Amino acid sequence: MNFNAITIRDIAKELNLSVSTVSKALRDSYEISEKTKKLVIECAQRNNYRPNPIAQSLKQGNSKSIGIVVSTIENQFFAQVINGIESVAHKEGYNVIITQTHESYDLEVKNVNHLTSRSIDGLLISLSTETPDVEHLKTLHAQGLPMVFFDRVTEDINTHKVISDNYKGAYDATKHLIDSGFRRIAHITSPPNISITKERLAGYKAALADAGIFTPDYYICYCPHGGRDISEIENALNFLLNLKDKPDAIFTTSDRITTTTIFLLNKLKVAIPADVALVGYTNTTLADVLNPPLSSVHQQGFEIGQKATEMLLSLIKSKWPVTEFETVVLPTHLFIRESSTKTKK
Amino acid sequence: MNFNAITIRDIAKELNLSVSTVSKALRDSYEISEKTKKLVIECAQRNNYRPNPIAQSLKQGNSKSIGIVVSTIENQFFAQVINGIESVAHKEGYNVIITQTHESYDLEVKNVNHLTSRSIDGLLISLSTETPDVEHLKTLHAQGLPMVFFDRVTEDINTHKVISDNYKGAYDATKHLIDSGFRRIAHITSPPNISITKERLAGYKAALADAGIFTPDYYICYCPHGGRDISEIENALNFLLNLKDKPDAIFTTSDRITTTTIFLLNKLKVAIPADVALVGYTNTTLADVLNPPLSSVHQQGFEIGQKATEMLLSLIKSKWPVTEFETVVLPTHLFIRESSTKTKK
DNA sequence: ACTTGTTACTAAAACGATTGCGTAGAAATA
DNA sequence: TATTTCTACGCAATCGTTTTAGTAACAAGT
Repeated sequence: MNFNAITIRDIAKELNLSVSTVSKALRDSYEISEKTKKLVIECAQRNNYRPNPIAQSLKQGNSKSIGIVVSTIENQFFAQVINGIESVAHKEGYNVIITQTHESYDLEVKNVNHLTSRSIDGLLISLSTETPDVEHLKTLHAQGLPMVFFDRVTEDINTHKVISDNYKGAYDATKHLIDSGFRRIAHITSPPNISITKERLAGYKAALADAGIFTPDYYICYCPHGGRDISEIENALNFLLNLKDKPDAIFTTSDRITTTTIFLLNKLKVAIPADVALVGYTNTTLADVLNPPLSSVHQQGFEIGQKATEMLLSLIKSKWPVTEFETVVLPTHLFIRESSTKTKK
Repeated sequence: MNFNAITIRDIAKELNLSVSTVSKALRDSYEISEKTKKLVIECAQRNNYRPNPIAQSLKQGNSKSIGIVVSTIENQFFAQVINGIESVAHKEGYNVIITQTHESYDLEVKNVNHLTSRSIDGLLISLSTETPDVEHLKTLHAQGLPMVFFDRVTEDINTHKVISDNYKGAYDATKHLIDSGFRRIAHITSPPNISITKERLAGYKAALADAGIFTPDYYICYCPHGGRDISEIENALNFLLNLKDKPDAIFTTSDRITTTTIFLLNKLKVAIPADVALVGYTNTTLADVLNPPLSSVHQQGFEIGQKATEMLLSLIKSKWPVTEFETVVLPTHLFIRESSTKTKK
């Protein structure tokens, strides 16, 4: 099947012109007379000619496409980030290739290799929860592949980064729970190796410390796969709910963990917020309609995507090796709904 | 920035071999001695050589990538379809380029043009709600671009298609409402021009007819943009709830319409199902956790994506023009939850 | 000694578009 | 008329890889 067979050569043959004349005519070169240009353009349109982008890429040395690596697009946060990325990329004539790691390190490596072997001009990446190191990216970075990290970033590679103010988001959420009268506030979170976990954990701890509330370490539960498997959260909840100093509130990170927590609490007939209050990081548009309406820390997903893409494009377009890098931090917003409202028992 | 500069020519120079020898050695050709192969491979690895995929594409005449057009990946149904697509595509060495129409016809045309001008080997497309005709696809189809439709299909182009059993899904949902004792069953749906609307509408009507229930036409509300804007559903609900023969149940199609309906009914303090029962098409994983838990028609999104991709790849790989086309219909599943359970008032 | 075969390689032509350089012919200038 | 300057186009190289069509060098068969 050879789709789109018509080439610049076919036009040249049809009009008895040289290939270069046709090319130049189509690119509106001053070297070509108006008459010939008109002739060529008319012929091109009539034959529905489209320049072969692969040939153009080969000649020009770029592919006009950027690669994206996220954990999963089923997560609304990433879907929103991707929308932001596309909005900027398309405007600049770049298209995007989206890949998903499903939190797996292996898949992350495979996707990155696949993307680079498909020739991308730059990479936007949010690390997988299972990623232990970034050696697979360091080589590429050293070779000069422009990359920008967002959401889950690494300190081991010096480049542009875009993140939410995870510390403050967690601080605000925890403080809100404290202000609402909760004292035994547990935390279910992603693995401790990824950046968002550390930052949010720090915010959580700081809010508790600032309020002078002592919280035992076992109130902090890590989900090895970031909540990919329901059992991770089941285990955490079973543990927490069976403590003799059972928490009266839970602060969760990540969409998946948050929504699974509310699902499981409902299933276990644990009343929210009467038995346990809940505040979680999530970008789902359904927070209002959940049972109960979910208090949530919302991130500016779309804007994160936009900013990261702008930075990536600036790297791609830069004629000089860039050495000054920036980490942009976007604010989060706490939406208070019923799941964290203190009720009289 | 020239990333990944080392080419087959550099290796040839370094080893004092010809370019073709190096190429053949790397491709493990029988024409090259083991000694030379070893030499070349060692040199390639040492220099971290990667074949330039653009040059390969140009030579081989394919890009090993397929284009996807959906309305929005924020819709979990499409996210799941895409996961299915990727699972098959990546296994076969293809990567995917995802584009979104946000239900706009203009964007659909732009995306399709963009994809084809980026050289894709095939196209997977679910039509936008606003798409009035498929002229923009007919040309491409005529030129031989392999394409497979899924979800929202057209009769005007003869190719493979993969859809859910929309008729039966709607029939089952409506029948369930009837069986639960509801009689005045309204329908909020997408614009009448797209296939899923027609099919689901037919199922809805058939179930009512089979039960001998007369339903006025004004019980059927169309959302011009498939529920993209909240006002579309607000208008529909305002209209329905102010009727003197106000419906006692609503059947909604599409994720967006369904979740927005439950949001608005909650906001309007209309009790579900006491005042109005609700069954909707949705693939959200949160149906269980909504307030109230949402009865829903669930589609096999992942499987739709898989099947569509298998069919597309068979078209791409076919040496002969394919003339026999197939429409695969996958079953839907009705999950009964509280939103459609008859309660005593 | 002469054909025939095999091995292990190279030269060159693709793929399609772009571009620097060259040039025929016309027009302008000396 | 001779020379220079334009105009409008063509030639050929280029991007990096693959592939076809060779071809030396040597061995084996007749």
